[in-house]
Amino acid sequence: MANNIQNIFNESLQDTNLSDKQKTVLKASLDLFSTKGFDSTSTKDIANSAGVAEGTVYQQFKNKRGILDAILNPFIDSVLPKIVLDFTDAVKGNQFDNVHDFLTYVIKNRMKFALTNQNQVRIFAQEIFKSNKLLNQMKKQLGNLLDGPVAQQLQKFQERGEIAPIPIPRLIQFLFSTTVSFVLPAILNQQGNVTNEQIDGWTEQSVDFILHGITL
Amino acid sequence: MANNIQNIFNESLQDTNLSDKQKTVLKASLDLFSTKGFDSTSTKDIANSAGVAEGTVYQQFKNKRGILDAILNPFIDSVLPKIVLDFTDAVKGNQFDNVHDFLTYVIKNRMKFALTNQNQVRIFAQEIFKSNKLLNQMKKQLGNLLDGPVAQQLQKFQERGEIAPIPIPRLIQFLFSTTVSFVLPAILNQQGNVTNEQIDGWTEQSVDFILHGITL
Amino acid sequence: MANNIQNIFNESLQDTNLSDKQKTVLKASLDLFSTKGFDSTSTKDIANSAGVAEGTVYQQFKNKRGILDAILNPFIDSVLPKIVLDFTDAVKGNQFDNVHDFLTYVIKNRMKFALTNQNQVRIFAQEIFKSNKLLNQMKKQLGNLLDGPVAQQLQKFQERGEIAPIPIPRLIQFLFSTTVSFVLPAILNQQGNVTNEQIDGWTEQSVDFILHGITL
Amino acid sequence: MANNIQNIFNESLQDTNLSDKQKTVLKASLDLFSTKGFDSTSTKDIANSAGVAEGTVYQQFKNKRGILDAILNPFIDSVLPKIVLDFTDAVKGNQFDNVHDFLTYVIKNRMKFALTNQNQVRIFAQEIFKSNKLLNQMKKQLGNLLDGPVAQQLQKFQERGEIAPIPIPRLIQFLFSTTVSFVLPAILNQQGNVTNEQIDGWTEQSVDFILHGITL
DNA sequence: CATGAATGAGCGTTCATTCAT
DNA sequence: AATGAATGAACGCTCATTCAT
Repeated sequence: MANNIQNIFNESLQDTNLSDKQKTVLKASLDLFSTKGFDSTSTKDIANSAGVAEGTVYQQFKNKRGILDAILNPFIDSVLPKIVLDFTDAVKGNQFDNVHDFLTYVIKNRMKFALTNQNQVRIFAQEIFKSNKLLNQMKKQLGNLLDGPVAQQLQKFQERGEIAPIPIPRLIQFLFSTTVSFVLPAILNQQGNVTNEQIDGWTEQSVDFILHGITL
Repeated sequence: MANNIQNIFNESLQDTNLSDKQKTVLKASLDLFSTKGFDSTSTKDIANSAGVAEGTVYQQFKNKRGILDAILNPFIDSVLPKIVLDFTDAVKGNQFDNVHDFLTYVIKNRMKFALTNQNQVRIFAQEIFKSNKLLNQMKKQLGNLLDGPVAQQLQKFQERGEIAPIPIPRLIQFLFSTTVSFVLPAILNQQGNVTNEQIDGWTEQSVDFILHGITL
Repeated sequence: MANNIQNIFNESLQDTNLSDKQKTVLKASLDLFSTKGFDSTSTKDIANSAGVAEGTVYQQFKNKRGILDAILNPFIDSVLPKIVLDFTDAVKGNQFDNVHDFLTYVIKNRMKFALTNQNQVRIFAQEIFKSNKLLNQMKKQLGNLLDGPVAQQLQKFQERGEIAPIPIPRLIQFLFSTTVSFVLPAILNQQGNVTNEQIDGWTEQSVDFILHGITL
Repeated sequence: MANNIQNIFNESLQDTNLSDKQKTVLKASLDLFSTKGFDSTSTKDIANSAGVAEGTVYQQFKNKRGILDAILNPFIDSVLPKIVLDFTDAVKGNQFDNVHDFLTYVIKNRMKFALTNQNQVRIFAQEIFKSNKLLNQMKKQLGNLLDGPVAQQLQKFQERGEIAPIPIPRLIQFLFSTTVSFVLPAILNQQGNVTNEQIDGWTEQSVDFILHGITL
């Protein structure tokens, strides 16, 4: 499953009918946008980084914004939902009969996803402050999440009395924020190489905190 | 205290030798940068919003970047530390003899601060992805925080056995992320009017979660 | 009167709040558009010709099209109507009691106008093929002409039996085309220096032809 | 004869060694140049309209200008002269023994030609303002006209005393301008469908005016 | 101090043209 | 012969910055 996640963006790249040069353009843009920001990256920067002429950039992409969309739209429309929906199978095949194992699975999964897609996450984080459209798209996706298998599993645990009767959206908010608190520093520092051991440690600490808080 | 926070930026404004017109420039820039982003705001935008000539902007600020610095530097160098140091007095005058009250105080305090300074926070959040300097400055400030009164108070509770033996930086990370999880959506949505009642509710839920997690 | 015509465009220039540099830009554009055509003239060309920086061009004019409008709009909205309406006074002060004198006056007048404003006419002629808006504006102005003093005077002559009962629009069409047949070659050849003697000769030949045709 | 005129351009097309695709390119260019103008028509527009790849356009035509030349050169070098020279036969076979019939024939003939070739005329009219070469070519052709059968016929009428002793070039100027005054509005309005009845009416009015002017 | 016209480097984008397939 | 991806010069235009008033 972890491998699947890692490949979702690349798969979605292969789905498109972009030439090799165009994919280089997209890769270069991903790098530049994520470090310098969209506005501070010139199309000349992109062309130089990709090793193509500036005109080539516009062969496939309508305009500079189009490159950003080609990066963010799959992220929003395809990658995120895929992640969310993939749980269906995971949950079916993998009967989580205790909260601890379930949280461990979900959190580790998401950490890997975020760290694998660091650049997109950075770009997304920068753009969401400027674009109401992006913000609304994310709200919608989060809404879907609340109807999805994660929410259903959490509810099941609640009904069994294994989780406190906190509203599901709030539960997800806490899961999310705790996860992010480990991942975001790495993303901000652009630490490319986070080991599986680190992720395992972070996951354990997250699950402990989420389950029991900070009191003894 | 709440009032103090609200005024810290304004106070730090008064400390500078900026003319009234220059302050208008700064206020206008604050608004524009926070909504449109630094790059997408032109000096003409600023001049128009501030009701001054474009040249006037350059009377006090060396360049456009200088305006951003004039907004973010006090935030980093003065506002943030002031907040941190103010605790000394607060803690002295206000003996927190249980964890619950302490967390309630700290969290409510910070929520108000973040919401009062929404615009700076928005600008800060956007820029920190692009500027290593900013990132390092924040790391330094967070380092100071770890030597400050909040950390000391937490350690005291730990020594008394009222808090689990989680490393202090990690404790602060959890406090921070939980708080942010309530505040950030409001900031993203640019909800100007968050009531005290809402903040009280958010604080309560945060403290409950931080103390006991999600299990019964 | 002839002097008036000569000055109408310049007057309309003075009415605007254009700086000296901007007027230079307009003059340069007038030259370049009229010889090379609008599309083949670059804003760099204009800036170089005007001796200003390219940015200066955009200080007063929203875009390149705006310069063309600043040249053509007065021509359509102000210069042409002014010419048409000025007849009122001319006719009042100048009782034309025979067709010959009237035509001589009208045709000489228009020839001078067209030759004085050669560049605008050239630009206008090029653009009218591409712009339906321009075409419609001219139709409207020609419509106004048919309600104006020239048409009235012609009708008076018709009622007196001094002119054949040809429909007024057709009469004006013949006046116009005959006049143009003398003026257009000069404009195409960009003959700047057409003498008053030439114009007098052209006028006489035009009036002769219009009155009697080519038969003996 | 009318049919001949209609086909002259097509005939001249057949003379060339253009493939079917290339002819489509030329047709498409004719349409686009005449409506949007040469400069505002991109080679991509042409390729799309013609349903070929952009590279194909350059198979037969050296460059974009080459397409314009392929449209205008036959118009100047072959179509116009052919029209002029065809009179030889026409005049031979058709003895014009009065001015009225001759003018009627000549004018109707030219009106049809201009209306049939509206698009070329539009392109020609736009380009002649920009290209001295084109202007000189036309001057040369008009010079030939003055040595041609029309001029000879007119001179014959003059010698017989049926036409006033106006210089032949001037006579032709009047014929031309009167004809144009009917045809140009239709061309500007891009009225594709001018009926033979309309042309007959226009011709009659033209001839009347040319012969007798506007007096009774 | 404040102004705003002037600047020119640099932006995003277009497009005529080339050339390997 | 036909293609269309690739090119890069040149375009229209923006904008941070300067400076004479």
